[in-house]
Amino acid sequence: MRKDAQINQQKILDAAANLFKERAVSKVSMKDIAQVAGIGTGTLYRNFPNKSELCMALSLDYIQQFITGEEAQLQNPSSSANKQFEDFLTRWLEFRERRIQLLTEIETGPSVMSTFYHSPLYQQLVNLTMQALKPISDNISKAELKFRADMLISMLKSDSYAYQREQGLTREQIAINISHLMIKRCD
Amino acid sequence: MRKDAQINQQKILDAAANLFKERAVSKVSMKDIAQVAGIGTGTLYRNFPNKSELCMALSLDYIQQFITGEEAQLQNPSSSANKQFEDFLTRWLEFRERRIQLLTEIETGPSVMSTFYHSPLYQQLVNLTMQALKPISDNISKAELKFRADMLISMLKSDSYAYQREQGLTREQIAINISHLMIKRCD
DNA sequence: ATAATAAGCGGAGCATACTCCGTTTGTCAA
DNA sequence: TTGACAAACGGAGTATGCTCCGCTTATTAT
Repeated sequence: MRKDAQINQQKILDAAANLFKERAVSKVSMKDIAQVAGIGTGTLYRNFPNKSELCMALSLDYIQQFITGEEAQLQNPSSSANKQFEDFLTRWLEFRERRIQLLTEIETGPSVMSTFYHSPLYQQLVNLTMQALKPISDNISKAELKFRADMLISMLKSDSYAYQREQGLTREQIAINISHLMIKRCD
Repeated sequence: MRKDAQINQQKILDAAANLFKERAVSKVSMKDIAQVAGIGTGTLYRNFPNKSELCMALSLDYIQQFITGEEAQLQNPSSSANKQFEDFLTRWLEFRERRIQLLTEIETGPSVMSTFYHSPLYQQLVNLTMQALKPISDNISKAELKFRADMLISMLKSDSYAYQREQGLTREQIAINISHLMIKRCD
């Protein structure tokens, strides 16, 4: 990679980060970002094929950090499996609320499939979620565990979550309801 | 409503339906529709504030029909609760696959909240789903039942479902996995 | 029938995502 | 150092969703 290209990539990330601090992600256009970065739109798009990918790049560190932290937590369980899972959920929802604008862009952009589902990060997220689900899901195959991880992630995607919040549920209530649903339960 | 306005609305619906038969929904622009309908874009947008709403209008009958049919089925159960639920799921997925392009436009458009979640149709769909879930969900509050209906709908939304299919799961496998997850289960 | 009026029309125009391609520049072999 | 060239640049251009507003027309009261 040429040196100037590397510098431009950083300029883009900086410009985007600054603009996203100033106003809502949805209110920042790609042209705005190029302008503030002091580059042409062509250069912007060569570095990041669309807004979602740019947001993904900006979220990478945060998400990696979250995953690393949670993996540590799950390694040495400090409470019951159920409590452990509920806490995991709560922290995941907390994390998401903090970065909701970037995540919404990623999850609702026209390129969800490639940007979100096909990213290595999604795989990591699924792996983490599987680890969190395993202790509360006896006797299910790996394939089914993966399926449930996918479903859990899907349930908490921005649109669905926003709707639940709008309906009046708090983060905690949502975490509890999800727990009830996912935890192996006998009447 | 003025008579010419009513005629135009029909012209729009016809034009859209025809174009959507010719090529993919995503490959048809609002301008195309206006042109084929023989009206201005302003008129088009006065009738349908965005592409998602137009797709919703085109789906209304189909969905209504599905709901009505399922309500009948659920009224006189012909098999075990579990089987009943799995069959409901299968039919829902079948229905969705048949209309997937319209549904994708509705569920992934920028106006999901108003077009999808806040539509009376979503309420009906939730009610139906609650009816389907009730026999397999002992002892849960109405609020929690509604929550689970929301989650079920969310899990099967176009992005999430497309991903599962892409992963190699068949419609039947997905229905089974979902059933396992939703049906009250004891080890 | 006619005039007044509100309901509706249409398309120019705007914003934004994204592409294309002629020009420039960093890199590296000689 | 310099020449050659791939890599990268940048911005004009395109496509599309959507708005705005001056003009037209159906309706209705007289």
